[in-house]
Amino acid sequence: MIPHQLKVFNTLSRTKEPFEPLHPPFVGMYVCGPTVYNYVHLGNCRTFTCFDIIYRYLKHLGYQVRYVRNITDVGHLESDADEGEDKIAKKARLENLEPMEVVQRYANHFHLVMEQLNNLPPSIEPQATGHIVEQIEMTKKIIENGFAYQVNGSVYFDVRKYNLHYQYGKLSGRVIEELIAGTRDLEGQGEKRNPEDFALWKKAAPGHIMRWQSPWGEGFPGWHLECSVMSQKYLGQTFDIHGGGMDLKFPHHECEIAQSVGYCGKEPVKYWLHTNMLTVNGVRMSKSAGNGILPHELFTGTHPLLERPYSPMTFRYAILQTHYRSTMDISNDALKAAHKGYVRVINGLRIAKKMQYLPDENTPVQSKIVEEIQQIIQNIYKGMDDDFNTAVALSALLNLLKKINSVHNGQIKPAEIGRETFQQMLNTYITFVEEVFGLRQEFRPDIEQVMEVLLNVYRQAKQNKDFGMVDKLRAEFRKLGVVVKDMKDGVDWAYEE
RNA sequence: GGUCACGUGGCCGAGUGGUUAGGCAGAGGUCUGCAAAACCUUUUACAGCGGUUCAAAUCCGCUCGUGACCUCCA
Repeated sequence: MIPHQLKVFNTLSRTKEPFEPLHPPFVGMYVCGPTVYNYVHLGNCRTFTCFDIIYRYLKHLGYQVRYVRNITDVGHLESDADEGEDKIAKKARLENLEPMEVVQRYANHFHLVMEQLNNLPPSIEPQATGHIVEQIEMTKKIIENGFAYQVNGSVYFDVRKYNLHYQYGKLSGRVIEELIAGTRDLEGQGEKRNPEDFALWKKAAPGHIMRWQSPWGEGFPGWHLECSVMSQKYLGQTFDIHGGGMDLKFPHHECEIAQSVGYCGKEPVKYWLHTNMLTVNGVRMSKSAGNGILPHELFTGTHPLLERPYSPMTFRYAILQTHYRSTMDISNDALKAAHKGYVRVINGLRIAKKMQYLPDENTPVQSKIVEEIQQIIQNIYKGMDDDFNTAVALSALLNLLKKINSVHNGQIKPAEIGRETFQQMLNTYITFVEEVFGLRQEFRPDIEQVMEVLLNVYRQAKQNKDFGMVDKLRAEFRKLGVVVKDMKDGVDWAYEE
């Protein structure tokens, strides 16, 4: 394993901490996945893409990562009030579908989008409804431990009692007294002893379509509980990384901690990582705000705010240009710039993959250039090691691309940097573009062979100084989105930006 | 109201005590039959006002502005 001083920003401490896994070389990472009652929007996609890059980098460093990302398919209520309806059940009722039909439809869509964005599938993708038994068991234990109580077939977590022994609110920087003061509304609490309590298990009303048998009667598990159960089941009572959007810090993650600690007395997570929000014209993209842009609207350019389509990789590139803890704003200018940058990187990838080292006894090694390249490579790692700062790493990668292009067009001879640096330069570039950043070519790969044939015609025309034909060929290529480039010692081509 | 962020050049977006972020756009150059691409060079910055310091865009204070969370949301 390469020695690296990876640092991660831990929401718990609000500082960057050295990343030291509990059981190296193994790393356990849990990320809160989507509640599949609707299409995921771009804001959701950003978070999952950020964690995909984190997952990829950890693997690149040699860690054996078990990446668990759940699918929530029950328990997520429309509101925290007792009468709040389950989101899945509501959608099922509205569209006249089986709840599992709703789940399947949106889970399929989610997986399709993840694939389009080139996000790797997680190691385990557990669903809440597949872990009802475990959720009942955890609830029983929490009651036994005295941190939950049963009322009319429902079970609630007793936040005030928990807070006598532990600190509820430490993740989101909240003090329970303020929470209590802030929730002093005159509406009936219903069954809860206190408004800040939350449901572990809810009794199913007569018409409720999602219901399971439990020691407290027929009902369904509360939101929050599935993440505690499933993270513990697959990663252990304490694991390394828990991630999610920062909107989940409170109450979701706060409740998760309380449940896990209330269950076994152990802190569930060593490092909490939270991604920042995606905004549209400065306003957070959210389902409730109604400003959500769906992935296919971006990819096809059909959203009213978009001037043209932007591909999945363009969006991924834009994500890479922003640090995960900063807000990211969507705009046409930003996306257009990202598209150009992306094409540049991919054209570089093609070049890097076919570039060959040329030994030359008469050319001395230029140590200054070698040092520059070594420094750039270090900067890529320095960026990623600094809390996964992809913006810094990507800028360094573009500097590396300049060197690659310089070698490609003959301004630097391969022998001037030596075989070792030459290979290291190409390997680093290819590895980071494909494996770590997860950027891939979005064009048809078989075009490569076709281009070779066509370029022979072009070369011939040039040789014959038939410039009329040359210009005509260029124009034809351009129609197909390809530009021909006359190099000093040959002919090459690239995708038009 | 409470808590917490942020305000960087035409646009996006890093950095955070002294040394070029990067991309897009603009300008000049090299290369080229002409181009394109690539490469090289280059213009426009750190909201405002004070303070600390040899030195601040970077730390501190105030002012103005924007946003997030406190309710379901990645």
